[in-house]
Amino acid sequence: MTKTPIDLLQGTLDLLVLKTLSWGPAHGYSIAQWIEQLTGQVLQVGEGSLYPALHRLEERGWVEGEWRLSENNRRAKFYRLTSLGRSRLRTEAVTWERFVDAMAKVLRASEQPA
Amino acid sequence: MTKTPIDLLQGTLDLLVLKTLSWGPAHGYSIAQWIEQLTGQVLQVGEGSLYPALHRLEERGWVEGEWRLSENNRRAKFYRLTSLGRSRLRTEAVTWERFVDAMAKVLRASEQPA
DNA sequence: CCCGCATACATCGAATGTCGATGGGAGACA
DNA sequence: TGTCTCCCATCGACATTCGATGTATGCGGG
Repeated sequence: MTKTPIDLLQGTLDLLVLKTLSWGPAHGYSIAQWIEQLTGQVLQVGEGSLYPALHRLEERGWVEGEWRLSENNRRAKFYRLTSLGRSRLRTEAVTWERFVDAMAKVLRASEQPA
Repeated sequence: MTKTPIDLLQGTLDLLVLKTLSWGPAHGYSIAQWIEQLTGQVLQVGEGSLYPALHRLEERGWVEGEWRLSENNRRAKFYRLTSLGRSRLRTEAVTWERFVDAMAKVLRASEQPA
């Protein structure tokens, strides 16, 4: 039995995809699989979310796509991180950390502030 | 000098508000202030986000509003957590933790999975 | 040889929730 | 009286995710 999945929070998919691509080029289908596998199916990446995300990352110059053949001999679009994308990944990761910290400050507080 | 604020991720405001109200009843304006103060202005709660959130929480039975006078002698709607809201807060907090954990698994991974 | 399955990309409409702008009203204080 | 802060509220724009749906092709079993 797998744990119940959680809906993605808006804005986190880009970070997930950029991070995944930092390990090397990959096509959409495998990106989704890696994320689901790594999180024990807690995060699931629907195709209706993933492909728009990939296109938007490409449009912004953070990734570049190239048609190749997949490991299974199927036509697939491999994406790789650009240097712009690498820097974007860094800032998005930092922002995420800051956000998590800020949330924690509220969630761990036991009393209302003065 | 204050740190640059971060936009809220969609869905996190409800949790923030529920948690804030778990310290006791409060009106909208003060809820926003507490959150901003606790996070050192990292999270800022715009009124265009807060009031819709409050209304939606009330509609779902998680909070109840009552008109009273504020500490400054002004007309204000004080919200308090219902028992339904308290249980909702618990599940939302757990979900948030699970989400953060899942994100961390991807962000801390150094290599692609097998 | 054909059928079904997994792979792989893509698009669409619906739903949701945040943001910035805007507007009002009423107490406090000079 | 005028202005400040408090306090509520609504609006349209915007971005993103989701589920459904559609297409195509390689692979392996019967």
